[in-house]
Amino acid sequence: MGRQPCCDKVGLKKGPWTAEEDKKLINFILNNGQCCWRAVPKLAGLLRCGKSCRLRWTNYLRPDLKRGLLSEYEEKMVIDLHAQLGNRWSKIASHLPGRTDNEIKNHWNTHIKKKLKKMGIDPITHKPLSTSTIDQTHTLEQENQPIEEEKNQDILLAQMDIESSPIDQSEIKSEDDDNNNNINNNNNNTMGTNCANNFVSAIVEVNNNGFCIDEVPLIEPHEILVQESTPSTSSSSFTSSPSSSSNILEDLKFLSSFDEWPLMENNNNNMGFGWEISNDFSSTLDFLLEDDHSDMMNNVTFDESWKFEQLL
DNA sequence: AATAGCACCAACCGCTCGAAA
DNA sequence: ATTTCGAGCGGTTGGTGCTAT
Repeated sequence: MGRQPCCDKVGLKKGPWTAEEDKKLINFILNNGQCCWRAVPKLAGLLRCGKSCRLRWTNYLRPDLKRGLLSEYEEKMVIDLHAQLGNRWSKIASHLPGRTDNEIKNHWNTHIKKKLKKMGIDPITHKPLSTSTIDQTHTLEQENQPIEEEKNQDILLAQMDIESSPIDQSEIKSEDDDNNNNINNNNNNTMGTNCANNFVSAIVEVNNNGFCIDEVPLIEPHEILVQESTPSTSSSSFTSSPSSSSNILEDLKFLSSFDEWPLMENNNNNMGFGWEISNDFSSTLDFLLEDDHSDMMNNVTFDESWKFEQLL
């Protein structure tokens, strides 16, 4: 029997989205909300499958998304959550408002994994790598940073006896009776993991001069403030709180005044993607702020936009 | 200047789950 | 009870830009 593909793939476009396609999708969703994704491409005039539209929206076009690299704090959150939840990126993402599972997954694979390995920590188990498995590069780097490593070890030992678990363990157990390998890994992680969790706490403490993530309550979406690292205009801070902003257009105008804000944490390396993100996001904002669409946006409050489909 | 290799991110793929018919 | 479908999830791939040689 088998199930039908999510769409008739013949003649459908794949690959990167164009600004024009983004506009169509945004226009459609702002006018109609999120409905049946399968129907979206046809109704929106897109030659994409519904799944592709959903991903584009959830991972890139949603108005509540943060852009740019993960902050140090967010990174620590990810490490800590990964120690407890494993590769359940959506679960991890749910603790980081404005971040998507895809984004976190990518960041984990490209940045955090390496960092942990560098520090002699197995990114899968969150336990110290045995010396035999630490690569030569790490060994060389160790020689260059002996003091830091000693500090890590000392704090690790100090943390080993401390109970730490910001995540309700029932969250881990409740969902996972399946046979997924990842989940098995997760459970292994969980089972083994007073040590692992404490080790993560140690990392956090080391990296943040005594600040421990486990002592910090998780941030609710309405509590999130965009980092005030922008020049001059930083006297006012944008907030995504539905209660504090009645008009999304005003917020978008505010955001659009920061031509470089998606690059906030990416200024130094001048990566091409930073520019692309900035460019695309700017075009999205431009679109939303165009005269043709400002009416639409003027009528969308955060409260209403939030109803699209519990965007957070 | 050319290009090979690397890093990064967006997008895709295939699978599972839950709800509805 | 079975089938179908929408949606979500995690793993993987492909494209682009950067860096080193």
